[in-house]
Amino acid sequence: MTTLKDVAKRGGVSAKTVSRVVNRDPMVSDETRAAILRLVDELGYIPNDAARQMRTQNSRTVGFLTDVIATTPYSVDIVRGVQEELRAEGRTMLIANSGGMEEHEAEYWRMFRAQRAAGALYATMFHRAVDINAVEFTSPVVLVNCFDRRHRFAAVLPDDFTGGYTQAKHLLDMGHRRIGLVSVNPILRAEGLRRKGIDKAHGEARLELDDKLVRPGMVGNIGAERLVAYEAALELLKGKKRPTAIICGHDQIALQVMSAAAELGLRVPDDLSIIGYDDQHTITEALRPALTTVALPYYEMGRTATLLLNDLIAGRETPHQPVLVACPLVIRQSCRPPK
Amino acid sequence: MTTLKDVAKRGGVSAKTVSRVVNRDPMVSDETRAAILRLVDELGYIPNDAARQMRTQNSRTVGFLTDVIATTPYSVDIVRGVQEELRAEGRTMLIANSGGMEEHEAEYWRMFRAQRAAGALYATMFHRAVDINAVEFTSPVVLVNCFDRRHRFAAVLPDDFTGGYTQAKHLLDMGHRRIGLVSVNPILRAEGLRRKGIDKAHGEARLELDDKLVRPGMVGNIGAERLVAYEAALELLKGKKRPTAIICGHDQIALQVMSAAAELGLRVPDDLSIIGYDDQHTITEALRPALTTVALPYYEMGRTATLLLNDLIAGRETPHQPVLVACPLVIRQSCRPPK
DNA sequence: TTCTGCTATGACAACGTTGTCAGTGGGGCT
DNA sequence: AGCCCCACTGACAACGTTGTCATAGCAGAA
Repeated sequence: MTTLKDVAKRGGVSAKTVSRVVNRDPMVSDETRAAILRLVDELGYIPNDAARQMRTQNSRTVGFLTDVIATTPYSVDIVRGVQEELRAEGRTMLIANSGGMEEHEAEYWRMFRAQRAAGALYATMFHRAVDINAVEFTSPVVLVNCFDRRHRFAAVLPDDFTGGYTQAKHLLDMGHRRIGLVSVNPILRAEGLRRKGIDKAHGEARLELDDKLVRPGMVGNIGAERLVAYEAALELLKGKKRPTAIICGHDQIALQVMSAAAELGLRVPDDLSIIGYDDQHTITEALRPALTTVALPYYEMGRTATLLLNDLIAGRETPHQPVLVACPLVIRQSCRPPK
Repeated sequence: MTTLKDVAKRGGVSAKTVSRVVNRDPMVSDETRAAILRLVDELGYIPNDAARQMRTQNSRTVGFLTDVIATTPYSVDIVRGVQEELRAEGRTMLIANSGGMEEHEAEYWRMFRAQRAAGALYATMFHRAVDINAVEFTSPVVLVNCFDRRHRFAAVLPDDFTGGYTQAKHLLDMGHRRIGLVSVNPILRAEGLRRKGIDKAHGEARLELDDKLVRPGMVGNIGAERLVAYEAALELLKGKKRPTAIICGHDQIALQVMSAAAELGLRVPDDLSIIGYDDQHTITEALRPALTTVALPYYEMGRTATLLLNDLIAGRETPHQPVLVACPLVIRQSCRPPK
């Protein structure tokens, strides 16, 4: 592999001069620069990051550790967002997936440390509390989609409260007065937050969400969740005073609710309006009628978290509170005013 | 950050001895080893990979470059598979996503080279031909889900031919005689391969696929695809001699076909059997009836590709032909014998 | 002319690790 | 006793890069 010295020798200059050219130091005459650049190109010289890192004692790589994020398809958009911002800063991303296993997690923190990563991101599949055990890791860490119980780390979170509010308001504004809720897993923080938002929207319309029309659409502990939205929706829709609209905890739940409606011969959106959450395109855009939903802005969250991490690495001032990212409404065909 | 020398000084030994302990060199007395290990733990010493890499001239990192893989949710399972095998070998993964843009791709190959990655994987969203332009990169490369027109690189591919055969055979074995096909994008290699498999299964049953029952479910160039399966399915199902079963190019297409069936008042699987491809859990497991499908073994492909890469890096013998990974049938509730 | 100040360049060391080779000391053999 | 062998340890250099400092050359000022 070509080194600085190889280029220097061929160019009849010192290694330092080549280094200057490569690092755009202006203290080089134009002729020398041109000659060296030509040689760099000709020999295909690419600086060795390891050597650079050793000498300068600072690394351009950032670690990205996730729990089981790979299994929740659209959250990979976080990765895209992260990447976008890292590229802008010329950083490289070291990625690792713990599969939720503590021992792997420790191993990866160690790896990041061995690589002397300048910082790290820790992202989870669902919005929840975590206990980060990164004793081995001393660079800045930003949490994505989760928060630290002890507030030791910066965090970027979706604004679930406003998201829930948005779902309910969209339906209430259309004139729905009897709305059902098939929620996300009650063990998730998102559940409580969204419910508060839904309640607020109802309050503003001088209504109240009927608790008989509320069911969890997913139950079970992290890693052992079960979808039960189909059965929940059947119950809600078979009741005598069935809702004219159903708010869903996520798009998969909406898919099940739609299946249940089909099973009962109800047409969407004519007989029943359905609104999802997440905006998982594989579902929302493929489904007919296409699903109206509130988007979980994974891409934005990835970007925001990375900007925050950049600030922390650079030692700039950062907010002390978790940063909330808005969840915008995406209107498609699954909602309309009640008959 | 603690270094070898720090540990050595505290332990009253030379740096080399600490190095030996850390690298499990047996040429160290048991007492020394124990003492040093205690110190390593106490000081939280973690060897600097950059320095190691410089000294030993070999890197434990592997690059992973993808096109737009992040947007096709389940293909992230490739990442999981890759990671699993890399972890077993103690390697680290450097990840990058080109978004399909050539200029970014070149940049990332350069980054991998700057990191002196021991090898790289290149994965695409769809099974297709690619032109890899990695002049800058000289370590081994393995392609995943794509193949090189000029056969310069090893590749791991899904066995689409057998997958198509499996889909058709499952329906034919149940007694279906009139089968429709809403296929993947015809520009993909998968399309032709699967069709051949479907035809073979029909041949074995002394039948022929009726071309009037064949429609693409997705059209448009890479990056600008459009789902048209809903409309295609409506056409097929409105025809006078409608099929009793439909083979779908992927699960999203199946979702649209199911929506079309619901629209026409047909019940699945009673009036119509539907079989998908990919096994995207968000769809296949959430849908009611749950979708029978043929799994695209992304996880397996990731693992296989990484094993292949390990072999290449180690200079071991590897197959000259692309390695095919089987696509297993996953039976759920969307297929049954015709009435 | 000599000195000052500036531009352009190079010599050298150091980052943290490990391969090479050269000890050092103790036990067993003749 | 004298020798060798072996287990263990350490000194030193080198990997490729860049920060520090020194120096050479030249233009302009005194």
